[in-house]
Amino acid sequence: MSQPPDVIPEQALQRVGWALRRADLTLQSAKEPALRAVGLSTASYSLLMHVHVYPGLNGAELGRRLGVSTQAVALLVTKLEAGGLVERRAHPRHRNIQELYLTDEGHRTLQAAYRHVGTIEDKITDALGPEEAQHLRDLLDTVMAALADTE
Amino acid sequence: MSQPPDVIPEQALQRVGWALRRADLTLQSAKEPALRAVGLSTASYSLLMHVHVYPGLNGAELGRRLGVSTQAVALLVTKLEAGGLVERRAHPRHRNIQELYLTDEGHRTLQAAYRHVGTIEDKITDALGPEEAQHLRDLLDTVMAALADTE
DNA sequence: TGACTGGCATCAAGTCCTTGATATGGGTCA
DNA sequence: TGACCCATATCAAGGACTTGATGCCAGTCA
Repeated sequence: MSQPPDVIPEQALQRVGWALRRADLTLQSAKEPALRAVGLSTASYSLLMHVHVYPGLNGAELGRRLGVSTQAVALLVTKLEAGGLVERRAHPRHRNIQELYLTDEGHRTLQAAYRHVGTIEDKITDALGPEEAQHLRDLLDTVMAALADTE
Repeated sequence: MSQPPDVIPEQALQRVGWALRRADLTLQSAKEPALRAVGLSTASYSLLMHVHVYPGLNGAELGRRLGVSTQAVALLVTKLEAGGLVERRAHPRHRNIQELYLTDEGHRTLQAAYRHVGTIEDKITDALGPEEAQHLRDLLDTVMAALADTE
């Protein structure tokens, strides 16, 4: 039996997808110690930021935006609620749904975290310059649009 | 006590780092069902691809490249070895170090996976065009270089 | 009105990965 | 040669997340 020809190109690991993966991994690693300093995990930080920007978000929608399951969100929210950073409120009409809000303490913690993590974002935009930073966002949007067609 | 001014800009979630995160999440989600079809997790696929491109890699170095701990690699390798996809060989001089290689079966599985996942990569490069795809890689390299200065 | 459908939340069990600690072997330097 | 240091690999325990199953509630349709 002869071996089939190798369909994997030499530069497989240099393709866009892997560059994207490496860049995101590097970014997450860079953020991690800054967040640890204020007592947050990267997951908690993402959750707080999303609730800050979209107050009243429910757990299921939050899970979709963060790329994790509803259950994972619920576990995290329970911890953050115990720590006094977020608050669950009943949806005015759908009693079964909970809306999430930041407490004052949660707001302060998020701001402290942003002061640290924001400097990392600044490093990126400084290195790119405003035009290229915008260009990068556009390119990433194009990538996401291309992947959305997959469904 | 007066509330401190909000230092978090409105567009916090539109910054480059979050765009990067969302794009990578979307990509991983898109790859996942394709890999499941050939019985691989995204972690396994990444590992196989790296061992294919860099034959003889050891576990610790692999962990650094994948962004996971050495132990996680060891657990995964044990499973892949039991499945007959990878092979541990003793380093010729350092008896304590193991070099990793793909078996023929591992090579076949990786090729099957690449046939599925490669089409997703193609979607991206088709949507961008060759120049913009290269540009995106360059921009991501710039981002990683900027983050490397952090240390 | 009552049955059906769909989305949200929670409980339970299992998987994957992490941190911490330990053993082993090679390289360096006195 | 021997002591020290560093890197790899493994064992153990804990944490975070996943899938699967269940309950609950609002909206829809006959």
